[in-house]
Amino acid sequence: MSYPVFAVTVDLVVLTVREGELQVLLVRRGCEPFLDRWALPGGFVLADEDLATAARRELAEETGLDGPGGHLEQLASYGAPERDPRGRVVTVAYLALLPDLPAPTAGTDAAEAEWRPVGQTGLAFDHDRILADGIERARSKLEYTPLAAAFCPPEFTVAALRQVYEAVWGESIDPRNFHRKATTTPGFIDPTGGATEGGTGRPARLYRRGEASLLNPPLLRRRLDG
Amino acid sequence: MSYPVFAVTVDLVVLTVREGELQVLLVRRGCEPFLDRWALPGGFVLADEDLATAARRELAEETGLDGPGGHLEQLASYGAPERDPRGRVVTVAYLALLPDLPAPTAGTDAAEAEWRPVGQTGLAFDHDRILADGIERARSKLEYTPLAAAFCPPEFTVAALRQVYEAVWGESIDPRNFHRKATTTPGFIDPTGGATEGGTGRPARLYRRGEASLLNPPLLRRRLDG
DNA sequence: TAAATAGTGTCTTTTAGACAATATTGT
DNA sequence: ACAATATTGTCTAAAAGACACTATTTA
Repeated sequence: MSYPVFAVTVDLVVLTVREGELQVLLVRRGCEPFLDRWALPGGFVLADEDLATAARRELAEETGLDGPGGHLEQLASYGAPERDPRGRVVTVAYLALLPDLPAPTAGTDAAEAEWRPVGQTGLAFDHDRILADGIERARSKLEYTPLAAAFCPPEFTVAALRQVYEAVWGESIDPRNFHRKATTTPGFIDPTGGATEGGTGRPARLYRRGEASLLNPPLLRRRLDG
Repeated sequence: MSYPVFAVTVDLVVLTVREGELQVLLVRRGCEPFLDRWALPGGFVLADEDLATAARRELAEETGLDGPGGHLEQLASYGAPERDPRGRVVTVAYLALLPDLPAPTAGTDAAEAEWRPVGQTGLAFDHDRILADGIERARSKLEYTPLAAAFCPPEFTVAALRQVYEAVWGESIDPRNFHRKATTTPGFIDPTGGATEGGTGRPARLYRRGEASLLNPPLLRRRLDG
């Protein structure tokens, strides 16, 4: 049986919350096509490599980190015939949520790597679309899962968790109602016993991510319409 | 730049509600590998074809229908190195939700095609896993979207819609509370003005699918735990 | 008439959302 | 004491869930 030949890549939508806003990791391309244009980090899947393995490898190469505390999941695949001028390339996009890190390490393929606010467009290939899909996935997942904690360091305060929601959803949330919701939803966050110190105001208790995989009931964002 | 060579397929998780239960369309393989084993319908993506186009083409070939009333969305991609003995094959799985149809038309590649209850395992390749992922996606989507109507003919009763939920979730729902929820959630279903006739009991009003893409508030299934 | 299914109303409990009040720190 | 942030409590409105009751058909 004969069939068409493809190349397969993984591309990463790596999101974090920095300076109170949702930001994405972009690299400036160091080779053709789209030389010098901003793009999502990514690369070819190797000959003997699983898709998730390739995604983890690229994440480690581009960010210099693959430690715990973050989250990586498959997002979607994109395979329009003309999406890559080099030929038929299908890309499997992954979504990574990470705590705010010092600074991205430029990988071997990328001339530069930078965090940018997610509003940016004009990316290489069909990466504008992939980025938009990743942002929408992240926004939805915060409603139904405890994944907001993936944007936080291992121990965090309720206020820090709330600021993640505010940054990702782009809307403000009542701190008092959020506190009650976060602390009473089973499996969402667990107290460590510790507290912050040195800041202004009353010290805040520290929490770590709970074991639940689904928030029940969910934490719904306000919708403009159904 | 050199890179590994892949083949790309699409596989379909085609679900419907028949005889009060959730069923999936399976085909008996007519060629190697996994000759005579049950599998999800699917096939290779053609040289100049988009992924979604390939999925729609396979759906039409296998079911003999691509008319309106159903739903087709990308599910996930699977690319473990050993998943296909013929070599490196990445498959992009799609999920289709269809109303109960007369009977599947056997496609050219498949010796037989049959509806089967979704409990079935022992499928070819990694199709057990893909099927499980598709079922879970369908169950989740019924909570947050009006997609249950994709399992119904163009005009349907509230009771028929409720029976879809009961079949997909495998739990019974109070008909009176469901009626209120379905008819008062904006954009869920719209009355056609018609009604059933000929059955026993009071005739039921007919509805068609509403224009909303998201149910707000959602219709949550009962959870055993968070 | 009875049986069957469709649809409405009512009550209770849970949750969201607004927001007052209290608690605990640094200056 | 005052400013700042954390945390708890109170009230109201929306929604879910249990379930009595009414409506409209066929047999």
